[in-house]
Amino acid sequence: MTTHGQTIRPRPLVLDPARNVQFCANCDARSHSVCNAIDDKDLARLASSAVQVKIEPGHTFVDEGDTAESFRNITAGTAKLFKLLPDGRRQITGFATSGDFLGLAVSHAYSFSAEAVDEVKLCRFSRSKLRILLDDFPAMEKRLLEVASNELVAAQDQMLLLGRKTARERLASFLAARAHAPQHHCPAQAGPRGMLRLALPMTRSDIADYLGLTIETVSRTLTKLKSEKLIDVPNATEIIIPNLHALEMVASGGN
Amino acid sequence: MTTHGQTIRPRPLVLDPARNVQFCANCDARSHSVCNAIDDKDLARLASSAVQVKIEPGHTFVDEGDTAESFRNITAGTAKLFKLLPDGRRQITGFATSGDFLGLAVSHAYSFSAEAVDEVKLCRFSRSKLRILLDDFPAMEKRLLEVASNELVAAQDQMLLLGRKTARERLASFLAARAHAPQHHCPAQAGPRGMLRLALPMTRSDIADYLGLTIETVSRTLTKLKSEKLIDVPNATEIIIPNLHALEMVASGGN
DNA sequence: AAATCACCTTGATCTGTGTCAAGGCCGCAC
DNA sequence: GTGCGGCCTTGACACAGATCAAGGTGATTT
Repeated sequence: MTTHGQTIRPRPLVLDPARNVQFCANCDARSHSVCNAIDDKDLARLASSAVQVKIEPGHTFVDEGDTAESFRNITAGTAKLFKLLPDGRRQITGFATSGDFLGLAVSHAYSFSAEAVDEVKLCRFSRSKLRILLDDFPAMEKRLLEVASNELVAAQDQMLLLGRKTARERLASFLAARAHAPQHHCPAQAGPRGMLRLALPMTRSDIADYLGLTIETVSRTLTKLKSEKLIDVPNATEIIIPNLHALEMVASGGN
Repeated sequence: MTTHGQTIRPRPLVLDPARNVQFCANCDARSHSVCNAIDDKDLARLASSAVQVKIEPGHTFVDEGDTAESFRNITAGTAKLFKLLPDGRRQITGFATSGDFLGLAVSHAYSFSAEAVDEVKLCRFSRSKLRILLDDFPAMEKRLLEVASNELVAAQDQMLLLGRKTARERLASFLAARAHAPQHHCPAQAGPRGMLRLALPMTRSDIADYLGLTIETVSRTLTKLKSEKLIDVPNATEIIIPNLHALEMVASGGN
């Protein structure tokens, strides 16, 4: 559907264990990721199992079909997860951000590819080290089940969107869902109260492939929503939502 | 999208504990469900936590939005899981059969509704009893994570289907996927070798709502596939696949 | 500041699938 | 057997969104 970034294997940053512990202790993602299942006192165990990696925008760091030797936990940035058809049609199944865990598949091959949207930082765990970690910290396995369950609920919502919603409803749903995750709000949160400013780090093409539409339809629909004052589009990577409730009405087909 | 079965709360069959153990021991679903994480010697524990229930075709036994007090494990029959939009548009997110576990959501409200397609038998566990069971048998929690991971993979495949495949590819994908589950094959497996006979207990309307299409498009597309000898349709509830490989080529867009 | 490039927007037209409508098939009730 | 009701098929037409095409915009390079 689009130009895809080339596959380049990122080199891990080599860090000494002591710094690793600091890294985990100060990790922005820890509070809302599976890692919060591990106590401060056991942080060294966690830290020594992980390798920190930085991925440049546009680089693919997981390839569908490859043997799944590693699991990843995103600590910064946004990645897109996608599947391709042989002729190049692409479906983005989700955007992963800080705290998201990749590679849940039990199967030994990745069922999706992943590419960095902006600069992504992540922790990589080998299959064997994660296995040991999970056996030693059952709370972490419980957290993983929670995470998987929540993703399943999100996946069902997305199926409803892809199977039954109009382009207008899809865009409204997408923006409303982003509005509910404070992570996606713009840092400079000024402006009148009740007004939300969203960051959209991905391109129109990514949004289209996530919503099962074309770039043109995404663009036209955003223009239309803007003309109806349901959103404002100060520039291509930001969206202002003056009234989230009104947008949510559109998202669920109620008008 | 269609007439939906009315909601009637099924009455549990009251069975004495001893019979319950027999029920679990002889359960067709046990071998391929989460229950196989529990040894024969602990079967009494499992059996006493479950209530067996029978649901008549067309009856809704889970309602989206209801507080999730129970979990269910299907032991016979086929159920459809679906989500509705306020105006009645419906997306079926999956068909659950023997061995499938419903209610994985961690949240306290069901994120989908469930309705029996044909006569469904299931075991119902209360939230609290399942919690205790999971705490006592960690292997069962591991199995649940496996199950959830596999469902996540299936959900991603379905997103690709709904977002990017043509009607023809959707039908081919649906039939090919069914062909891979021996559960869905017709009992009377006669006929030339390499020929698969599939049971389709659900209506065209269900298939349409599962594939994000209309009844008419499903019907027309099946007729077309039949005219191309990719399938045969002896009657509305059976499909014969003479050459699964050819159908799979169509399913992935490789025509 | 001009050129380049990637991305985005807008317009014109096309088409796959939806919608509307009519009739066929088949099992069930009487 | 006849009538009825639910489901399925087929045809004619409509339309939302895709495709094709032509600029526009803004960041980066030189």
